[in-house]
Amino acid sequence: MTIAYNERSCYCGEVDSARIGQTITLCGWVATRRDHGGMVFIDLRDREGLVQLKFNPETDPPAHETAGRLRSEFCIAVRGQVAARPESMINPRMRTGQIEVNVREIDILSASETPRFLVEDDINTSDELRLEYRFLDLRRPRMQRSLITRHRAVKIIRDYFTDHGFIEIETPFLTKSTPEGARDFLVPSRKQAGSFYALPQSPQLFKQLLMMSGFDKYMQIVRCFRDEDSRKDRQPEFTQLDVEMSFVQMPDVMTVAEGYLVRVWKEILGVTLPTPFPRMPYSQALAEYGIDRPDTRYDLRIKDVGDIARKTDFKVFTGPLDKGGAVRCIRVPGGADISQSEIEKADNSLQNMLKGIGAGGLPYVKIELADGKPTFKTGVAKFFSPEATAELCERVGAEPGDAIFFAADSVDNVCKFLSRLREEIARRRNLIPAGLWNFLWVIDFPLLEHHAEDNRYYAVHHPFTAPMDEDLHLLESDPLKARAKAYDVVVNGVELAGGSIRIHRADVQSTVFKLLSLTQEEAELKFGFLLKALRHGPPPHGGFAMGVDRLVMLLCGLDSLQDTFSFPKTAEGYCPLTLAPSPVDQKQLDELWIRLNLPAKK
RNA sequence: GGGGUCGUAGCUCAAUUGGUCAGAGCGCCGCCCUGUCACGGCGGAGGCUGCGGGUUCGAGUCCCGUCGACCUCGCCA
Repeated sequence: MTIAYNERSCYCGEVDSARIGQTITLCGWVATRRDHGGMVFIDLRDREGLVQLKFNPETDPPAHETAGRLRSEFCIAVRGQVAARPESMINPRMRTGQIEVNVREIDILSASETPRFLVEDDINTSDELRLEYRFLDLRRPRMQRSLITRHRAVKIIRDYFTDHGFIEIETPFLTKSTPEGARDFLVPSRKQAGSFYALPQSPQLFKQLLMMSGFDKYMQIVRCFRDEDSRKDRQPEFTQLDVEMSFVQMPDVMTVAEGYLVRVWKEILGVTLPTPFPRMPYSQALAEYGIDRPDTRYDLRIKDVGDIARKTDFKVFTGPLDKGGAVRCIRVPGGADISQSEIEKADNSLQNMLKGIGAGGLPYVKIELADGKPTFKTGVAKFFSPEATAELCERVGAEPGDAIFFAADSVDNVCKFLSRLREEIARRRNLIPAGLWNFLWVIDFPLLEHHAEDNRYYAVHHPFTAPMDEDLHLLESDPLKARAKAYDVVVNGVELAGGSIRIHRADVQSTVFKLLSLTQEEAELKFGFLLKALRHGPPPHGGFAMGVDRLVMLLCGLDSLQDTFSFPKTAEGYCPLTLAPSPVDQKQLDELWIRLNLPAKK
């Protein structure tokens, strides 16, 4: 008996009551079997879902006999009739739970070894094993949904940008080291002995060149490579939506980006995002949230209380202030019920978490009502005079029953500690409302930042980001005050996209290079081709890049970026499935003029 | 590169202070079972405790090294 599996009627997850009485052909994998000796039930899975197959020994003995040999993940084809389940047998937890398929014929298309883990959602197994058996991992409904959603989001990108007059143009993977900060992946050249290509960290310079080529509106869905350590939200190769436009100012680019996000949230989640997205200056983000990608779904905003702390005799406060640091705090409404254990004693206490990122400790007070007035109790309460107490309560809006947590250190560290604390407290106290999509633009970034280690300026965004026109004069007088024409899309505390208007004037570009301690010669060597193009009638231009992997992570509510990739790598950049990277033949090395110089084994 | 946690059956984990500690659940195999959907019942197989050294009468347990995973800092937009 051979079933024409190429004449499949529909996907398993699509069988519904409308097909009752029809004879259908299905293909899929055995998810579970329930063998009663007589009746056998099989849940058959494909990419669209599950359907229950029924094998009856009285009506179809050969099919029933075959069903007895089925095991998990066997690939089978069946023909049978769709039937309504008896009232009491309906499974409301199953999309196809109203019906079942009475199987008349079955073919085992292929057998399976016993899978190393159950192919179902919410499995508890190691990432490494999942990656080693990725083909099984990807059979899980959640992973199928993730990759299918990814496809849809990318399709919407192409539709949207095509609708808006953009042209998709590919740029090279074998290219020259780009100016972004990350380490390059290198590819040795066989024909140019001793020379190397770099895989692109982004097509940044190529898309600018395409503007100079007159393409006006460019987009590309492109793989980018950065040889840095992985994280939960970072892979060595990842995908960006890359966009660049000519003859535009910031609002034009931002409108285009918003338009896409509105469309994808509408089409995939059915959510209408209000536009324009709110704008928040970088300085405000840092002051109130301590981070340039603020999560505005919950309050817990940071308040500067340096002036009040100055009046105390608390060295933990006054010490950093004397050194030009800051004392800031967040008020946790109702936070007086947080136990001392959770604040400073337990292994996973807030204090230990902060010490883990370099904090000295976690000063705090709890507020009670005493003599009709809010009074500080516990923690560092004793350092506050009644006047300072009143002033602080006024400043942060504290009421009895609240807690206040402080950070006192350099400004950078205070921001780091309190932003992390904000996040942690919000999570622990369930202050993050579900179903909220807080999109916002962070704008008014500084153009440059200064690094003390080597006493020089670095570009906050990249060296081709244009300064605000009204800040141009600051490049000479006070470079750190100059703001950039740069903008980031932040969603619920996740940086989703970022971009800028680029420099299109050769003289401004020279000034910026000078500030970045790049000599004319170095600049020519590193990106002479861009400078050359800038001398041939460059249009004003700007654009943005969006992380497609992060986009899918948000759309699917995943907490790991890995789950948006078909075949991701471990934190060490290793692929347990293919065993890449791996050593190569001596012959291959010889052709590339490469001699290994490995560290001696101890 | 630094710090931390972990590595025991196919999977997830347990095993006082170093001393019958080679265990459980699930999975797997066999038999039984006609309505299950976490099916049920009975029985069974399955382990170089990541790897290599060391301490000890004795090591899953302690020490050193190594490999790998995860978290975290650095790095990374």
